[in-house]
Amino acid sequence: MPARSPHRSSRSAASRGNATRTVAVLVVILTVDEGRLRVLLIRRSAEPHRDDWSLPGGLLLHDETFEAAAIRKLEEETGVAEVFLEQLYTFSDLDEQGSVAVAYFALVDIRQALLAERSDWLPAWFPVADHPELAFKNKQVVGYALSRLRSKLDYSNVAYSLLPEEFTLSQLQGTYEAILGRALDKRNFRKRMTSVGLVEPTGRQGSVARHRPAQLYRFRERKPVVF
Amino acid sequence: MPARSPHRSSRSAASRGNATRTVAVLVVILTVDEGRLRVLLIRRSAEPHRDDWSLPGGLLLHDETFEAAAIRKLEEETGVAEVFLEQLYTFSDLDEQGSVAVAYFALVDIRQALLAERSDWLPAWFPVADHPELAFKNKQVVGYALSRLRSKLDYSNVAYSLLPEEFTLSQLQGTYEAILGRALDKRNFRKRMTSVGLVEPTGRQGSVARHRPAQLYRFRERKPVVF
DNA sequence: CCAAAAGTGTTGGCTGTACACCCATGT
DNA sequence: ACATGGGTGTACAGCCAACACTTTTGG
Repeated sequence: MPARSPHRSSRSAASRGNATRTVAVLVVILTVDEGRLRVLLIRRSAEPHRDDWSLPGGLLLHDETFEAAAIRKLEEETGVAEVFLEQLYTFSDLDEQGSVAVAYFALVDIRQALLAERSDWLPAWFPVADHPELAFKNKQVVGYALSRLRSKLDYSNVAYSLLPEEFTLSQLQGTYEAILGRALDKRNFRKRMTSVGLVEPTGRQGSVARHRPAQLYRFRERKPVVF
Repeated sequence: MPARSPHRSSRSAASRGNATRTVAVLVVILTVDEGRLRVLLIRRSAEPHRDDWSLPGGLLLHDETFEAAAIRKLEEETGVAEVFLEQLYTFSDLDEQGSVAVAYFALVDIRQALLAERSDWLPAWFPVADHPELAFKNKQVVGYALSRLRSKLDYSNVAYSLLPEEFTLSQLQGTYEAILGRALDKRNFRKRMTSVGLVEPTGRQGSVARHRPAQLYRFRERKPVVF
């Protein structure tokens, strides 16, 4: 424990600059469709970056919290609510004006999402692995959401938000495979899902594919749970 | 795939409220000293919550990023830089004015931290498990930092920032125990640390305690790495 | 000589992974 | 009949947790 000399004094209040900024929210909305993980993008109709694709987002309303704004944006674009939504990261350098953007990510069931029908700012789903160039630094944000999702998949039930209430284990496995980008062993997958208590069988059977009827399962919890 | 009717239209720009807010940074600075995990608190000299303890923080300077502001605050309070620092969470409801606060957390080596010497706003270390009431919702923020730290401890090398460059395995174990709040088995701990390649022996020995000299180790990387 | 910390291996249980075949249904 | 997806068990390997004693040094 060296006894060093006293150092820097506290900064004076006089040196403060502009402590107010414009604040916005960004939402990375992900779904799984046709075996691929997809992200919702909109085409910008305003400058800057007019006609570029970008993540949905916008300024906060008066007195609105970030979470409320994220929920509002999600609802505006997809019509769904009550899905998995989590804060991702906060950026203060996405543009050159030092505006503040809080990114969220959300997982939606493609069957329940109805994209907003607008002529401008039209939203569309793109494969995460193969999407167009994005405005600002939105590509980083998508990448961040993807890595967060992949790591959560292992030890949580986030996938509940990507599927209908009842589903077959094959559908669930397909969802996992689309997110992880690799094939999984069927027997090991089923063993783990049931032994960890993530899902439980309903009584019912359903014929999802056009072949043999299959046992339907549901998530034990339809809100975020970690294991 | 039900064909539902078109829904909500895009929100008009006219309904936007104040999209500018005051923005601040909060830093949860943690250390391990005398076998306990401790957090740095300052006593507020200004309203609101005058004389209450709170986390260090403050408004952003002109054009400053959140990360830069967090580093600046950390340096003001402890005199250290180049430590582990990570964004934690962003709040828009800590006070009633809807101001935005981005919380960071940092890990510092108590031997290198020299607290700022001020008569007002004096900083002090408190055990995380037993600290005074805090202003605003700072207690939540500390709790969040703690859980993040605990989960990172397992699969990363964050502890590098809590120890000097060279240390004994017993010191390292003590650090882990302080953070996790429970005793660890010495043999298992050593096995894991070395087998995972987190630390490596230096040639040297040191006599940290007042007894038998011990092998000194160092972290292979002194920046964040995950395993 | 006593107190305090350093150092060192083995075992059992659990978990994750690899791997192949038959069955029911619809076309 | 055949194509498609549903459903099932075992064996091996690696990882983690439990567990106790000897050595060295300083006081």
